Amino acid sequence: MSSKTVDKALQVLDMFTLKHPKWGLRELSRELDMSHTIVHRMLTTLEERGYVYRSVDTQKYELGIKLLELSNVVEQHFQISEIIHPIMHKIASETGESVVMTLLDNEEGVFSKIVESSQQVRFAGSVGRRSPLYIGASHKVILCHLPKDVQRRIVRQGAETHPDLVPSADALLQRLEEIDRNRWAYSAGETISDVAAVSIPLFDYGHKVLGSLSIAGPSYRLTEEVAQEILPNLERHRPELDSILSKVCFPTRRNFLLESLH
Amino acid sequence: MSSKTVDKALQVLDMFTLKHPKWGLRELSRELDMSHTIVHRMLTTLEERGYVYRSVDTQKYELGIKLLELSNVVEQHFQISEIIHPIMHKIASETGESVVMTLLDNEEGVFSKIVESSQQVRFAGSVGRRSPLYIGASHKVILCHLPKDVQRRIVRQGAETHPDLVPSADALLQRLEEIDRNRWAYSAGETISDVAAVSIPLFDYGHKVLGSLSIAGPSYRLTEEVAQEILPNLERHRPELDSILSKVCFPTRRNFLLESLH
DNA sequence: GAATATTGGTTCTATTATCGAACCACTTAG
DNA sequence: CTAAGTGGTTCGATAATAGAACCAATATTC
Repeated sequence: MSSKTVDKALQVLDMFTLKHPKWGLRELSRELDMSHTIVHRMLTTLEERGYVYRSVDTQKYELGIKLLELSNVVEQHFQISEIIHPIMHKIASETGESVVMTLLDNEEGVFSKIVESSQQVRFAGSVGRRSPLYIGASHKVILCHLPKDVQRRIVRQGAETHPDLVPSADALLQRLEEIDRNRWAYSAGETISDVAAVSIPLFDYGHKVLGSLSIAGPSYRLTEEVAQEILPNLERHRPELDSILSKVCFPTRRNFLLESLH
Repeated sequence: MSSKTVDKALQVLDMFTLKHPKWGLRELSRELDMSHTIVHRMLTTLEERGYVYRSVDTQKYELGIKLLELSNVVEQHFQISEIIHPIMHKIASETGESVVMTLLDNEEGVFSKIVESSQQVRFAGSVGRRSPLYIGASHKVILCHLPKDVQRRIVRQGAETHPDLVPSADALLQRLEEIDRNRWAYSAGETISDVAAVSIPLFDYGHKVLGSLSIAGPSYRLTEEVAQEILPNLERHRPELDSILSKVCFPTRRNFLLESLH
């Protein structure tokens, strides 16, 4: 059993996103459909521990410095700065494009690390960005390695909520099978317009998908032909990345996903 | 009034540090002096929302990916990657040493951003590291701009808890006055052995200290003479940094500190 | 290999912390 | 001046929490 009170506090915390990083008390309580009293209590508690603070000039609540601290513990554990970052950097300099690491979390993909290329025109997406698994190469390459039942459910959701991006559920399922066979994916202009990406999946001991590694750049430069040429730059580093991620994966939440089948 | 339940959950979260990033349930409950039932409830709640997960091989709890997401919101808001990072990068390439941004939080200094130099031997400290204000140039340069009462209290604490680092409270207070006059500080081997640093304070609209900016490198290379020479590289960028931080400072927690005086 | 002491996890009820309507004091808009 | 915002507070009915006692499973001990 989980704590309802704490869950509410986390709901509050979850409202602070890139798109909406500042909230007024009443505004937030309306959005969450909670009494402003309780939101106020949650915020003061979070504030006392540095997770949140109230800006004096805007009079609104924002995320606090404490989160930088905690995220660093995660990064360190992930060995991102020590091992993964250098690898991504190497690929970026070899190909001249940005490199993105995506991780599977719950039923979504999260951009967890981005190394930008040095070119003037480059992919400069934002870390922490989270989107459904049916959009973009980096996400589809993950989706196609999940159990068929989950695939179908997510694709169906996609067809319902984003008919513009997923015009046909069946076509997407076929595409996923194709990606599965190839072990890599290419897409252009799906997550962000004018941005294309090539992606390979990353595995846990060679079994389950943990995420993906992608090279991303402007569509006009990163055509499907170019993508195929630079694919080996990604593949080359897969063994290392797999073995690191195997040790520091986030299996539990993925298990939630898998368990949800029965 | 703040929520006791939520506060307990945050206490749990706060236990995951760089030094101790993995916890067993019982181990954690003992350390926190809480019933294991409640710690368990907190952890499951945190787990459901991705703040924490339980590793399958170690059977221990660790911080989850959600925190990367939230920290990115903070970083974005701070405009670290957009504005501050380039400035720090410039200083690093000008001086050939690492550059560190420290922020005042509660009564401690937190390394909030580090740009490493490209030299083989370089300062490569860890972001998120938190230490008392009486240790190191980056922290003392903050401390000396706090109200005299606070200074005295913190220095006294330092003399009690770390007599090795603060042999004489009076000597340190004098040193702080000196730093205050100079508007910069130099230290060697205090926070980390063999590492020296030059620091300047960063202000909120020219009034209150928000943090500091430092150049850090190996003591043998970054002597006090060298430090003085490269000081202008820091000073040059102060106006920009001050104006950015003024807009995105974390005043509330600092106010806690100031209010605690009366 | 039986005994012991861990581990993570669950159940149940007396107790306690939480919730939310109603309430400030203050600012802004009309 | 009124009306409708804002953030913040109070207090009693109520619902969620705490924690002892309980598993089942694994490690450790002898």
